[in-house]
Amino acid sequence: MATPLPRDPIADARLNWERHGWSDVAAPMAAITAIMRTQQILLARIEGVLKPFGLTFARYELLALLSFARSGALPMNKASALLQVHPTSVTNAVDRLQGAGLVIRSPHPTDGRTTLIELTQEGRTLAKRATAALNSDVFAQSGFAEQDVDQLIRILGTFRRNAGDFSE
Amino acid sequence: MATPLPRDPIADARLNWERHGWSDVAAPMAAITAIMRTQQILLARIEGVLKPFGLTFARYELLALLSFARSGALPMNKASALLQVHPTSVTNAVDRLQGAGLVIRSPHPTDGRTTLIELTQEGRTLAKRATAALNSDVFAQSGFAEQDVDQLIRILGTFRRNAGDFSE
DNA sequence: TCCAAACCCTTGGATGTCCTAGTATATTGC
DNA sequence: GCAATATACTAGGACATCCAAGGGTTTGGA
Repeated sequence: MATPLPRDPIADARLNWERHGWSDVAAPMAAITAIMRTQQILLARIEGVLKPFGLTFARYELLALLSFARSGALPMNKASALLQVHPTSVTNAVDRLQGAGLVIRSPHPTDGRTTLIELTQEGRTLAKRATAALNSDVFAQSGFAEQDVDQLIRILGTFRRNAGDFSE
Repeated sequence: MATPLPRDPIADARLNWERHGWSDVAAPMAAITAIMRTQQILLARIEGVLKPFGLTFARYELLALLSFARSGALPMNKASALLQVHPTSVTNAVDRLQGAGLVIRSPHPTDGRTTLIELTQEGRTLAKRATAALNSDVFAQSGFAEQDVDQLIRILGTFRRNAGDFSE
């Protein structure tokens, strides 16, 4: 992985698709494969930046979400919905964040089924610092041209809406 | 996740970024987050299609790669490089594919360090069937407009080249 | 020639994701 | 009011990914 390949493996896959008579779906196949690979690259960068803070991307996302909540607290099911991950993934993340003293679980005042996740002061501070690091080391150097960023937001926004992520 | 959210959570995150004075990186943040979420949606679709074949995406990718190799066999390190995943991930995938009788390990004829992965007849057949299913159920209904597919291929291709995936 | 460095693969451990199932609490409908 | 249904969270298991470390094989320079 250290050394670049001589040829683009996804472009090669597309050629293979075309050679096998699947030309009609070769382009979407290439686009989807490229999304998978790009996600992998971005995730690695993000995790690299977060590692010194003792955070993973999953835990960071939860911290960031809480830091934007007016009260600094959210029900777990709400977090699961907003982060669009499985409830058990939230349970897992909260377990670890709580172990690190960054959040605490507290009972919901009126609904006995619900558990609230609340930022500790330490968690709030760490979220701020981690966000600053991501902003400067990842987002400010995304490697996408400005126009392309807009294109991505538009294209993927439409896709996500069609996939049922949101109705708006 | 079953019910669409009333608002786009990524657009909301972008607003939060702007409100906190990080307007300069709000757009790339949104684009990157959208890529992460889109990958998640696509992966779920793909795995759903592959499940009846007893395959995961990781295993399918390896099978497909082998099916396009002229000899039907590849060294493990070559597969690792082309799929751009860690060597241990290939070991893991090969273990399971071999257990299912879809590939076999064989020693490299001249290099004692290297192990070749080879498709069995059964593996070749399954790869064909799985590809046909992905073509019709995922790639042919990607949900991306044709123009957008081209945009994605272009934008992400540039990104991957800059990230060091290939030199071409 | 021969040993150190480089390379290849595997094992073991840490994380994250999802699914299924189980327990507890709310809500709904009769 | 109470049973049936729905909702919320957690426990356990299957997979995948990466990293670190270890053992075997090659290669290359002294």
